[in-house]
Amino acid sequence: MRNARPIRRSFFARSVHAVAPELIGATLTFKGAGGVIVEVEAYHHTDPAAHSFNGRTERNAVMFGPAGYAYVYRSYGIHWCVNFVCEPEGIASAVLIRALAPTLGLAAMRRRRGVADERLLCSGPGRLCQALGITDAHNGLALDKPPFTLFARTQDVAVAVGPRIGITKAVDHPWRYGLEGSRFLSKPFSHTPR
DNA sequence: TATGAGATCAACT
DNA sequence: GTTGATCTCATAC
Repeated sequence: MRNARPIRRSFFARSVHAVAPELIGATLTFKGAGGVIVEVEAYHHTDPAAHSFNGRTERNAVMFGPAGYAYVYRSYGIHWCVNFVCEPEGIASAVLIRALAPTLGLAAMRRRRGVADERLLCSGPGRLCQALGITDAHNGLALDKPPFTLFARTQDVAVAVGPRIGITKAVDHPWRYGLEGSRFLSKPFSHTPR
């Protein structure tokens, strides 16, 4: 990637609603596998859909810590999902990473996922964690140190916005962000009529 | 293309 | 005992 600039932890110590759209187009790798972030969702602690909404628990403790760390939780008893903690420490907000366009370590990701189709490797929060090998063992790790690498996008991108997926509370908040037109979204964004 | 069930478990009521 | 920031496979249209 050309002129890629590493993302530092301070990048995340701001509003989730500012951080989330800026992550679209950034490059995430983990132990030599990864790709370009094409879909994220923002979860603020005042948001009933956020895990931190009802206060601190053992599971969500990392969300209450400083920004720039990974919060990994088990979803539906089966999958792992990874979030990036944002805001000043104690606010307990995070960005869910929902999809990547695979660029690095394709063979390893195919092996872990058990599928060959590039579009099925990282197009969903559970899928991308399986592809990268992220589990609860990585809960609480810093995002600016190995095994994570994060690079800011190197050019402007068109960011699509829409309601979040798979939740039953606060369903109307337009806090899902995606790379306009990407083939690797977990679901397409509906376009506003012209 | 669309809808539904099963997998599987921690948090919560 | 129920629910959920999911995914896959089967069956129906």
